[in-house]
Amino acid sequence: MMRYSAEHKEETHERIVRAASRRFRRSGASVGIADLMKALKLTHGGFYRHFRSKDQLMAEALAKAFEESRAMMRKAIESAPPGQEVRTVIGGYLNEKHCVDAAGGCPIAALVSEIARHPRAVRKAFDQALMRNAPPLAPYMPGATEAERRGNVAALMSGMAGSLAMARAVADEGLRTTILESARRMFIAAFCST
Amino acid sequence: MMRYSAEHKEETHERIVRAASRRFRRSGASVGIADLMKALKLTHGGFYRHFRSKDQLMAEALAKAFEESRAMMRKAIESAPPGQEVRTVIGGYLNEKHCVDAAGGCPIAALVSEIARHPRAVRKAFDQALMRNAPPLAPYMPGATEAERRGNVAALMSGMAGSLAMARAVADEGLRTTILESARRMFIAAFCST
DNA sequence: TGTACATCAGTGAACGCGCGTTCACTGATGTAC
DNA sequence: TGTACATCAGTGAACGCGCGTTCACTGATGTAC
Repeated sequence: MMRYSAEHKEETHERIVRAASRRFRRSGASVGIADLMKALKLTHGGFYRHFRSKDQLMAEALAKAFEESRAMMRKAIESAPPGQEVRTVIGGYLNEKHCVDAAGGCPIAALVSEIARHPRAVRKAFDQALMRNAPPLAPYMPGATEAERRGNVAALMSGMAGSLAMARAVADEGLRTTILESARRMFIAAFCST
Repeated sequence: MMRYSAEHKEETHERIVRAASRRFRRSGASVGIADLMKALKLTHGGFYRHFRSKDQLMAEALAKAFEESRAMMRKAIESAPPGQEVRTVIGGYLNEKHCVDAAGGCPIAALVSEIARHPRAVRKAFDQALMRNAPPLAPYMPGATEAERRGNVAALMSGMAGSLAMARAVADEGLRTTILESARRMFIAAFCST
């Protein structure tokens, strides 16, 4: 049997969460624990040394995915030419690449419609995502008050997620493109003062 | 055993589709066939006299749900004061009542993010929904060309669905309201020339 | 008009499968003495 | 320094359950004659 260093457990925990985070976004809650563990060269029995239940893993995996997602948004904002912050965020979200890569993309787009049927502990990750994504983006949004600007962030994020998810849902390639382009145009018109 | 009239089979088929249409929207694809049939006072074995598979039922149930949904949109348009058509559709969609009633509401909001993982035959219902919802609403949308107006319908529908699904996903009541209100305000600003 | 028969919607047991979770076990580790 | 022991990440078999689907059967029907 292999040797376990002091940080070994922590590392394994992290590896499980990271893999789960991608798999949940790709396949939804139907991801199997045995499959997941096998992909990490582990057996399913050991899973419960790390998590109380599948739901706990899902909560942690979502939190991790939202962190990543937020980091990407921050990077987009920082890399944007001054005055083009919101436009850059929209362009970075509503595009073919993000559309194809559900596993590495926004957890909202990947899971919105099914998350409502999960326990509160899992759903709270979505509340937190909205609360934490608001501060970095709000300063660049239109709106007279901070509350209004944060509301606009919520409308933008949930709306874009819906359009991206819809683009992934349709069977026709042309329709997919139309949705992405139309949504991109609409959100830019709505939130980017020329 | 009960008597079967000539139209009896057709009626049963219809009842199954109707019940499934509500259940899929409430609970997603995890709806069980035995449960569904039991709710209709039938046994699960008989299911396969009506459908080749669960996926076929899902396709039919989605088509039915989209029909209903489209009828509601048509009614909203007809009942609207002239010039207020789009505003009325938005208000009829993004509200607390629709948020609570997933089973009787828009199939896109109920299923967007998970439908991408279903077979093509099921996903086609989403393509059709967009194609068929465009004509009645497009005349009232902004846009220089018909293609542009239809693109705007796609952006509106997918965006609103995302916001409604997000409102259902979050655990906090106040956040739910914020999302609905902000999204409503945004879509009205984007598509309703005062 | 009456009788034998094919049809077929619906029944309920059974099958095969995958899943989340549990549990007795293994064996390398750090620690107590 | 050396030895006995508790710990605990990981193993792999097992459990219980629910699910989609199949199948032999039932019995009221319409039809053939």
